[in-house]
Amino acid sequence: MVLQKRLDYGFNGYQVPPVPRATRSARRRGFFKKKHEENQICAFDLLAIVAGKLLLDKKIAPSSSNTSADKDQCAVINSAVKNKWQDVEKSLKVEACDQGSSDNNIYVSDLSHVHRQGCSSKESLVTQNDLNLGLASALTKPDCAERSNAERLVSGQTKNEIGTFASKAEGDSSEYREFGDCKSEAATKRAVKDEPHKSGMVQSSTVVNMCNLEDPVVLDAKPPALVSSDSRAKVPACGNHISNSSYPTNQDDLHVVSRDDDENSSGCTHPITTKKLFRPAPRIGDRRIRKFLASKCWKVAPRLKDATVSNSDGNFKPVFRKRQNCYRHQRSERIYPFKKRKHFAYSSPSNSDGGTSCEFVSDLSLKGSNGDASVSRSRMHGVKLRIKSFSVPEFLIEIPESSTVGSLKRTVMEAVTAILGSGLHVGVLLQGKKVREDNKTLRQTGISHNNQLDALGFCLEPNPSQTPPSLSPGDSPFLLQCDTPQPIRRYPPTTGEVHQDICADPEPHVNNLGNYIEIPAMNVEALAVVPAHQKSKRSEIAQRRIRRPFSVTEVEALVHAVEKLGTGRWRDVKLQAFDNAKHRTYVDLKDKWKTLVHTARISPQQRRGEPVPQELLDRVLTAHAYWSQQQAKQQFKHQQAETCLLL
DNA sequence: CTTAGGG
DNA sequence: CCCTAAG
Repeated sequence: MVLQKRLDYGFNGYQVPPVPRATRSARRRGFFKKKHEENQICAFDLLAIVAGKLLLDKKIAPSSSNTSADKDQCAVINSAVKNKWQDVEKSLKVEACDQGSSDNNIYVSDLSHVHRQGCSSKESLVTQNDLNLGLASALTKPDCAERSNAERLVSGQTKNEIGTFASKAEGDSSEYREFGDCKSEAATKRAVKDEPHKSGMVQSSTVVNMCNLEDPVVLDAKPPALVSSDSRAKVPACGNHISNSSYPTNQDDLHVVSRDDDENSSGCTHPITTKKLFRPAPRIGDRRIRKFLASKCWKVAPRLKDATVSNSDGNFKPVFRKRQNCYRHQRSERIYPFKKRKHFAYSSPSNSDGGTSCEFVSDLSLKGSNGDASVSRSRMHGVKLRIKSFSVPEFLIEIPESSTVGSLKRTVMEAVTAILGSGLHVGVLLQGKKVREDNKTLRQTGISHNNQLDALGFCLEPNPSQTPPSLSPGDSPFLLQCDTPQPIRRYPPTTGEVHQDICADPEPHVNNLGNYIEIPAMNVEALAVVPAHQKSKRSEIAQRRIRRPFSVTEVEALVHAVEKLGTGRWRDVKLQAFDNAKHRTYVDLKDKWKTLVHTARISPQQRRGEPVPQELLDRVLTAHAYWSQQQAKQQFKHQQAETCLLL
């Protein structure tokens, strides 16, 4: 029981995913059960926990950092483990490393060559941070009290740290997770190789475990700042090699070798030894993430509990993933125009942490008027707001060095436009508190010319109810216009929907413009509603992939493959003709075929984009007709068989 | 996961 | 290109 409970935690702060929600389709196929099994912790993880404790102990008492002591300790642990869990993989054990003087030279080794999770033969233990170690340690302690201690550790005062950590995983190293762990591992290994003696190297992921890395890689437990962006940019993803070998030469195969950015920056340095153990899963990782992020769950800030949720979607469990092959890591979406930073936690109801998505700095000059023309109300004051600029929420872009400056500009522009065009709205803050009552007047709220205006702020935040507008510049009224010194729009002060437009210039009625009272400029400091370092902790949401029109070459490859394989085998088409084009999924190919058929049917004048040679379009129609016929035949046969059975 | 089809 | 239902 206790054991079971302990197993709820991974050794490094990651949690073992809970039983996944049984979705309809999952249940249908018993997938749900499988998933659950998949999530079960294994002996390896146990040992990792144990080893985590070792590391912790060594951290606490560095003097004991040498190998003989380690070995003793390991021996004790191993025998204990053996005692307790005789049935589980005995071949696993904790080992002390002979080299290395730091406190990291303990790892879990797996004497059997193939680990259940596809782990490599020797897994180094990457310690994320002291907190994780603490957790692991506490969890390793034998009694329940200690365990709940650990849980308190998680939910209590260190929650924030965990949250930080979790979101860091979501944020900083999201690419890694998103595109698979191989990449991060490659990064890790490489970084360590390059500078083996430097400590505090890498760590974006948890355990070096997905690729077959032969050497134990020992990592430090320091925060991940040191290498991060560099290595991320440079380090190739694994796995280009899997592809070709799987389809033994078909001389007329037409492989599209994409020359896209991601290819240039990839190319694995580590040979993959496990080839095609499973069917490639082109979209699982990021797909899941995106699904998760795009789902309704995203409004919750990534605290520990939510990390659990993430787990169920496969994001946080590098150790536990079973069907891992590097295929997915070379997948298509390794380069987004920008990484999912568009939305941050959707405004939680609390004022203190109102989900403000964006830092806002403005210089507000407020002017009031003493004039009064309103009949039903008392005097009316105008408040003039001048907003110098908005900060765009943080986002990441990744672009190869070989790109042009122009394309960099375009990429950034695209990202910015997408952010602004995606349904943001504006929040108003006064004294750091969110003003939610849209119907209150400014004066009622306390925003007036003669009131304390030292802390009026605005923030951009996601507006879920709003459908993303198009990306045309006109749709981003705030950014594009707010820099204009002159007020852009006018709203009667009573309109209420202040948040609809930052540039609201609720000037009083024209006949009131008598005496403006200058109000001192706002304290800029107070207007920075959200400290910059907080925004990166926000959960992210999926971003639409960049549009990548098919080239004629690609179309030709597609046509060719479909001619051969038919219209119902997109996975095969992908494998055969687009295996190297990582950004093309089989769904993409299917969609492209769909549009090709459509294109072929419409008149040339109505076609857009790079013209597809008519010859190809003809072939499209031919192939489409042929395979449709085939399908119809098949169906007919099936139906006949069924009716025969019935009769 | 893959396929099919609507959006 | 996305999403989802359905194999």
